[in-house]
Amino acid sequence: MAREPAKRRILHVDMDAFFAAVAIQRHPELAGKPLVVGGHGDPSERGVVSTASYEARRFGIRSGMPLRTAYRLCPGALFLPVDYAAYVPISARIKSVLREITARLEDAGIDEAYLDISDCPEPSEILGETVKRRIRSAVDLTCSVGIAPNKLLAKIASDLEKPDGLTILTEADIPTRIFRLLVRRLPGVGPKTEKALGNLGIHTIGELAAAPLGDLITHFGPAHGRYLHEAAQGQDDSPIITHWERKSISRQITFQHDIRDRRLLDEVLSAEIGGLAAELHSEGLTAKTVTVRIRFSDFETHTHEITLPKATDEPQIFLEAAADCLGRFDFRKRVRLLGVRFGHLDKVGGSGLDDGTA
DNA sequence: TCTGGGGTCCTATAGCCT
DNA sequence: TCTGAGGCTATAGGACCC
Repeated sequence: MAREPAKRRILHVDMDAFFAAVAIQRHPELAGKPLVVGGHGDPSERGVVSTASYEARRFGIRSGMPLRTAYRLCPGALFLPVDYAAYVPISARIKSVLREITARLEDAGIDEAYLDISDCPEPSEILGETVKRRIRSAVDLTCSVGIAPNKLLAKIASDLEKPDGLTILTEADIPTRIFRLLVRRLPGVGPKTEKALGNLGIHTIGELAAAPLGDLITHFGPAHGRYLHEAAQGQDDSPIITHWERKSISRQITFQHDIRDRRLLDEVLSAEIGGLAAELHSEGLTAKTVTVRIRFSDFETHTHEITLPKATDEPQIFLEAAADCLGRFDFRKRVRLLGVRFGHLDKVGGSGLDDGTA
């Protein structure tokens, strides 16, 4: 029998309650207390939970939950603001430790990464322990690691034994360890898809794996239907993306109180554009589309977009386009959120031939 | 009392062109 | 000239992720 090619092995690292762990590092007296990091750190303001410490999770507090709700669940919890300036250097240090293990690394956000360890000679257990030990020694934080034949399973694996876990999954583990999990544990299944699947009587990944592909395509469309079908069987051949370019930049503000004042909207829009244009300029980029997004008091959200005649980094041109977009909304309801996005980014002096202008 | 901010990708639809 | 099938692009909305 011919020698088989080395089996693909993917390692997923996920830091444990990262934002809360960083806060505890800076203020050790907070250790062991229920801690909620989110918004401006004031639970009487609008904002959601970014990270809750494991002590806070015992009260039912979860990421994405409104701060006010978290406060109701645990009024004694400590509420802290999100502090990206504190996380970024620690995240960078962690990524550089991981790059010493392999350059085949995909940055998957501030607190996680995928590594393609197919070519590493060490057994998975040893590699997993090495990653955990080196991260702990570099930044004194714990993480959870999953190792599996693909990104999908590696991510599910890292989540199975949090915190400070190391989980190795093989194809043989799929029926025994994956099928009994709820569909929500699959990346790409959010609240909407979970509910739609529930309406079809599908609650576990095993039930999803047994569902006919045709039915899933009927209900979720060709792309998502096929994805669900394959993901439920643990199949995923998505590659490790070691480099990518930003496709858009945006800013949005949720007002503390819904507003009706058009002048205030104009002012906020102008400030957002100014900030975005400066960011665009500092990165040597131009944009060709401007999108304005409004969320009304009833949470209904609408967007209007303008494609500019040519890509630019001129604030005045963005401002005129955005004002044009803003004028298209129906302002009978009060406004909760105002956002702007610049899209179809290109390098200054770029081809100018992006999509379809040729 | 709900429901952030900064992103990506997918889908539906309308209009235009061949 | 009319009609329809497809392809392509722009636009709007939606779901999801960290």
